[in-house]
Amino acid sequence: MLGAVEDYIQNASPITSSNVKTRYCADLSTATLRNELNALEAMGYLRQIHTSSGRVPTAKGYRYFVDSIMGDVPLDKKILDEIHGIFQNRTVYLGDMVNEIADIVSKATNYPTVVMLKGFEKLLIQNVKIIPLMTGQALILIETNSGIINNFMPANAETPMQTYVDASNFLTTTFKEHTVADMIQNIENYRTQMGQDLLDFSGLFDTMIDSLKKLCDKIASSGGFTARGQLRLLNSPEYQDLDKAKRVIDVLDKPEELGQIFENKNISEDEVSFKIGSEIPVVDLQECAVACADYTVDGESIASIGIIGPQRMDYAKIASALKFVVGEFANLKALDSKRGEDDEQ
Amino acid sequence: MLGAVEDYIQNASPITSSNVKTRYCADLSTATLRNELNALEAMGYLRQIHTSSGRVPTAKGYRYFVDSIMGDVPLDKKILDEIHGIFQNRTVYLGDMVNEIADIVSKATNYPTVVMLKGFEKLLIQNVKIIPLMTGQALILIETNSGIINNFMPANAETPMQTYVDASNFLTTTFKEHTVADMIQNIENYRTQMGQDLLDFSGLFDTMIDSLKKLCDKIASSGGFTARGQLRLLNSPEYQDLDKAKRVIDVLDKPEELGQIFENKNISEDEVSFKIGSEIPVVDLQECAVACADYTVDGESIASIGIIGPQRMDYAKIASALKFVVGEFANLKALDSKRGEDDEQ
DNA sequence: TATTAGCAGTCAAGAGGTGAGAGTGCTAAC
DNA sequence: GTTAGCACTCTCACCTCTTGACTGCTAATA
Repeated sequence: MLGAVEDYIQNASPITSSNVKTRYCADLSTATLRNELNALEAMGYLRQIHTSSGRVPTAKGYRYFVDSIMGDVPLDKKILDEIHGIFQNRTVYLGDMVNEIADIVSKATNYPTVVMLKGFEKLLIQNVKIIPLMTGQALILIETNSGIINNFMPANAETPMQTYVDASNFLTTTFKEHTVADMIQNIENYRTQMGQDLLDFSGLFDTMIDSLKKLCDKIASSGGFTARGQLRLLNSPEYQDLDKAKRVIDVLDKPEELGQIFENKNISEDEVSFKIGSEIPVVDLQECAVACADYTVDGESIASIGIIGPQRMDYAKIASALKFVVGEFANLKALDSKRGEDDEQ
Repeated sequence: MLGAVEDYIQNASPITSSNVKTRYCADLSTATLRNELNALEAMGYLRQIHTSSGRVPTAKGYRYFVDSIMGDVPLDKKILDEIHGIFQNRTVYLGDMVNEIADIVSKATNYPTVVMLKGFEKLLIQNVKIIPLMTGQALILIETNSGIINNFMPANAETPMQTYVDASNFLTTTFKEHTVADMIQNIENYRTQMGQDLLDFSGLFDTMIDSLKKLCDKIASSGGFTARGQLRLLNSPEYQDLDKAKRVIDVLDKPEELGQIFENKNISEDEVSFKIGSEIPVVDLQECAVACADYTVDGESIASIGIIGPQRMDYAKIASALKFVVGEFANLKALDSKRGEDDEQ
C-alpha cells in the first residue's frame, strides 16, 4: 500500500484497487483492497477527486508519510559530486555560492528552489581588506568563517595606498572573530586605537560602514530571497495549467510571503522541515508543499534553502538532497575550526 | 493602416476591415478597406489564418515595418534611470553587470533576454591585483576598460605577502593597455624583466594564467550565454501553449543554437538587428523574432544582448531599449578615454 | 474609376449530447 | 475476513450544431 503512495509520487497515477493488486497484493482481491482504501479514506489519509477516480493522498496522508514512513533515498552521484565541488572550491563570494547551490538543488529535485540569505551580519570576521580601484571606488572584502562578503564603496582619490593597508590591518586585528554586525555598530568605539594616519582618513571607515549598511538594506529589502528554477514547476503534471502555475511562481517574487512560509520553523540543525497544504500560510500555495533546511552557525540560521512543489513532491529525495547540502555545510565548519586550531599551534 | 499593425503588436487583435474603419478610416467603407487589405495580402505583407479570421502581418510585413516604418518609442523613465544607474555604479564585476543588464532589459521589454559575453580576452588591462586570502586561495582582480574581471586561484601559503604586491605591480606595469589575451599568451616572454623574488615564486604566474585560462574555457563552454526572464515568454498570448513555449525556452539553454542565432550579424555599432521568422536559423524558432545589439570595443564585439519573442513583438520598443543600453555603454567608453586624457596631463 | 451596399460563403469556437472506460460502493455468498 | 457480481458515477474524448465574425464577390452608384 505504501509502495502505491510512492508510485503516485513518481507517476501521479492515482491509487486504485486494481493498481495495488497488480503491483503489490496479487493474493488479495480488488474488493478487499477497496475496503482497505475505504478505511484509509475514512481515517483521512486518502481522498477521491470523484467517484470513479481512484484515490490520492491527502495532506494528512503525506504528513504521515513524511513523519513516519519516509526513508532516505540515494541521490545521483553526479549531483552529489557537483554539490560537493561547490563546497570544496568555496572560495567564492557568499552570495554566489548560495545561488550556485540553489541552482543545483533545483536541478537535483526538479522543483523551484528559494535561497534565503538571512544577512551576513552574524558571520564571524576572519580578515578584512579594503582595496582601492582605478574607478574612484574601492572593494571591500570581508573573509568570514562561511564565505567572502564583497561590496564596492566610493573612494577618495587622495587617500594614500598605505592608509588602505593600515585600515585593512586595523579592521582585521580589531574585529577578528567578531561579527560583521559588531564591526558595523561599534567601529566608533575603537577610534582611540587608531593611528594618526587612520584618524586623518577616518571618513574611509564611515564610507565603508555606510556601504555595508546599504548592502544589508538591499538584502533586507528583498528579504534576502533568490528563487531559481521557477520553470521546473511546469514539469509537474499538476501545473500544466499556466495560470495555476503562475500563481505559485508569482509567490516566489514576494519576499513577505516567502518570509511567512519559511520562518518559524523551530527545527534543529541538520533537519529538513516540510509544510504541506494548509500548513503553508499563503493562500496561493494551499495545493503545494514546501521543504526547508537551514545553514546554521552557532545555532543561528545564516541562510535557508527551500523547495516549492506540488504536494505530490518526492519528499524522500528532497529531504535527502537538503540533508546532503546541510551536511556539506557542517563539514565546512568542522574544517574551519580544525584550521583555526592548527593556526594556534 | 499602419496604426492597425501597431494595434496588433500591442493587443494581438487581428487586423479586420471593420477594425481599421472604426479606428482609423471612418470615412471609408469596410468594403474599400477589404480591397486594400486584399492588395496587401497579395503583396505578401499580410496573411489570413483562415477565411473569417482577419489578417495578421507576415514575416515580410514585420520586416517592412522594422526597416521602413518603425520609429523610436519613448521608454519608461524609471526603467531608463535603472539602466543608467547600473552603468553609473559600474564598478562591479563584468559578469554581474552583464547579468544585471539582462535582467532589467527583460523587465523593460517583457521578453526573455540573452546575454553573450564573448570573452574578456580582448579587454584592455588597466590594473592587475593578486590578493592572497586565508582559505589557501588568492583573488585575481583585473581592472579593464570595460569592467572588472575577478577569479579565484589556488595559492601557496609560503609565498610572502610582498611577492603578491610585486607580482601585481609587475603585471600592471607590464600589461597596462595590453589585452588580457596578450597577458595570458605572452607572460613567459617577460621573465627577463622579473625581479629575483618574482622568479623565485614564478609558479604564482603559472597558477594565475592557468586559472584565467580555466575561466576562459568555462565561459567558452557555455558559449558565454546567460538567459534571463524566460518566464516572461508565457505572458504572450502566442505562448499560452506550454509545449510550444518550452520548445522556445529550451533553445535558450543551448549554446550552439544561440550562437547560430546571434552570430554573423554584420551590424555596425549602435545598431539593433532583427531576425524574423525564417531568417532565424533554428527550427524551433521559426515563429519567433529575435533582436540583438552589441557592445563593441574598438570595433570588436565584447558582449551582445539579445531578445527572443513572438514575431508580434514590440520591435520599436525593443529597438529603443537596446539602443539605450548600447548608448550607455558608448558613454562609458567616452568617459574612460576622457579620464585617460586627464591622467596624462 | 473608385467606392459602396448587399449577400452568400467560410471557419473557429463554444455549447450540448453521447458512449466508452475506469473506477467505485454495496450486497450476498463463501 | 474475503470475494464475486452488479449497479452506479464521473471523466474524457468525440461528435454535432449553432453562433458570430469575417471575408470575397457582384452589381449599383458617384
